[in-house]
Amino acid sequence: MIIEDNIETFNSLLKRRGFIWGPSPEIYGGLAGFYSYGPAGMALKNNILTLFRRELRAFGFGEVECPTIMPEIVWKASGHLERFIDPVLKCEKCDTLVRADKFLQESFPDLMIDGMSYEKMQDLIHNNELKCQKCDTPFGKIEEYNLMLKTEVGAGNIAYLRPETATTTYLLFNRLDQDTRKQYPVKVFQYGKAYRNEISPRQQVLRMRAFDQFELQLFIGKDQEMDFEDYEAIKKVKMPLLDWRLQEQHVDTPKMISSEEALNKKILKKPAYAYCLHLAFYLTKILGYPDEIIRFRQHSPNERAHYADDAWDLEIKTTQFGWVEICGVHDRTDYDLKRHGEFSNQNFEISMGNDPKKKEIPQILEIAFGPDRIIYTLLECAFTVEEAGKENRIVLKLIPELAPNTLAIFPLKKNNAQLTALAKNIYKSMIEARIISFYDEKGAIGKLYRRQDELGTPFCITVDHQSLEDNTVTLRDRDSMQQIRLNVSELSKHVKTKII
RNA sequence: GCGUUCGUAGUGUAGUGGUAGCAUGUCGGCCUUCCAAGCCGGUGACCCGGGUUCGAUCCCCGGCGGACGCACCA
Repeated sequence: MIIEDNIETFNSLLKRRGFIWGPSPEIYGGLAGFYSYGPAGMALKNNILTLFRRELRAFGFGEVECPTIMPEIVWKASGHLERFIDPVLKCEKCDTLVRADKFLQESFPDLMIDGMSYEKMQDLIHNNELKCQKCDTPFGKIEEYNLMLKTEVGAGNIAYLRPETATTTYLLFNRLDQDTRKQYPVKVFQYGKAYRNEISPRQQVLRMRAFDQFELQLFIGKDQEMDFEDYEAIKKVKMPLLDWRLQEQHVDTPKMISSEEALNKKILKKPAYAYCLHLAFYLTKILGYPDEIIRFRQHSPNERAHYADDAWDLEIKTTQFGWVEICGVHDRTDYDLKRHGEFSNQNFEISMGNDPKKKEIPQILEIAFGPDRIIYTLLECAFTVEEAGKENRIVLKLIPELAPNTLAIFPLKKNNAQLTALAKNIYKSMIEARIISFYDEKGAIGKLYRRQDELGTPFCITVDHQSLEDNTVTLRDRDSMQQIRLNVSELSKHVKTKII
């Protein structure tokens, strides 16, 4: 069979093998920006989450979970209500939609549009008779496009679905401060859904309207940011950094430099922030991405979010969509707690060092992963079509820990009751050893192997006639297709050493 | 959101104003001592709504969805 090594083959694999389905609900034609994960996709996602949770526990992070719906005041305080509502101009004739502020900035490069009130923008448009670029119809009124999904709770209380998990984590600060016994930095993360009403979602799960976030937060003192204990151990580690000044010179390949060097050259400002970049890099690397397709890209000052003092995106190079952000590292300063302190009348000014009189609002450093984007990019870079004998085969070269199945067990032939019985017994014992295993006998042995290759199963066991005599089986490696003979008693130990 | 274009079994496709063919998958059976073998049998589709028509999967209108371009992407 000829299998083409192209993106269409990959996209159909996602559907055929149960990784990603959608837009959901498919039987009703779908709603743009919403996707479902099938069993394989969900298994992969859970394996990623398990790996992350295990690592973060080791790094001293606690996990929290907050409601996905929060009252209006939260989003007033966070700034999202103001900044997530875009002023737009809709042409009455051709329905073209443009961002009012961006459109004005282009029309009047010398004026400071950012921060201008809608009324002033409106006047500017009216007085200068600005027109739609497509059909030359004069623009009318500025309308609001809200990127947050609005809802009502109880009898008419306005609330919004969270556009990020981070803000909901910050609302727990005083609880966390007590809970962690004021040991700074307070390290915490939250995994969960966030919602954004994208104008036109595209690129599959990369820009969904309901998506996952996995966000780490450090609540940290100003002094500690500059003198950060854990920084020492990682300061020599090189990372692929592409700062915004390089980008201005149209450079798009990162430089491998260490945190120490980046701080010396003023590319980075704070050791604690450098540590966050390192942590993001570490968590990305353990998922098995090859080095060449990872880079950190710094936001230029006008690209940054409203809360950020510094921001770097960790990006993965994809075939289908170019560089894709899977993680953003943000220096949110004291912006969030300052605002929530003001709006809630809480006092978040606390002593974070040895001097009880010196009080400050904690700084926040954030590492925000998008698990959906991890899943997509990981699958794309694991996807391989390679020669196998006369034909070729599709292999998902996921690291063993992440594969939906760790082990598959087959009888060499299914019309031999002894072979199938032994294979089923081995399957049972593997399940009992809690190795994620899969039994299959439907098809010739070659087909059984290929099915598992498409799912990324790292190991396949085949029970043959020799097995009936000496209790050994063949263990086949996914990538090399090489087989070794092992005694059944050694199986679980052997497999477990490979998946750690 | 606008423009162009497309929408047929699970997947990939052919085709038609008289309800559809191929490949592959999948299921059952036979066969098979290691990499998508073979044989037999089964399964399964025209995105949704309206219109024109005796009759629409095909033509027209609207919607939904995908791709590409523009805009948007804190």
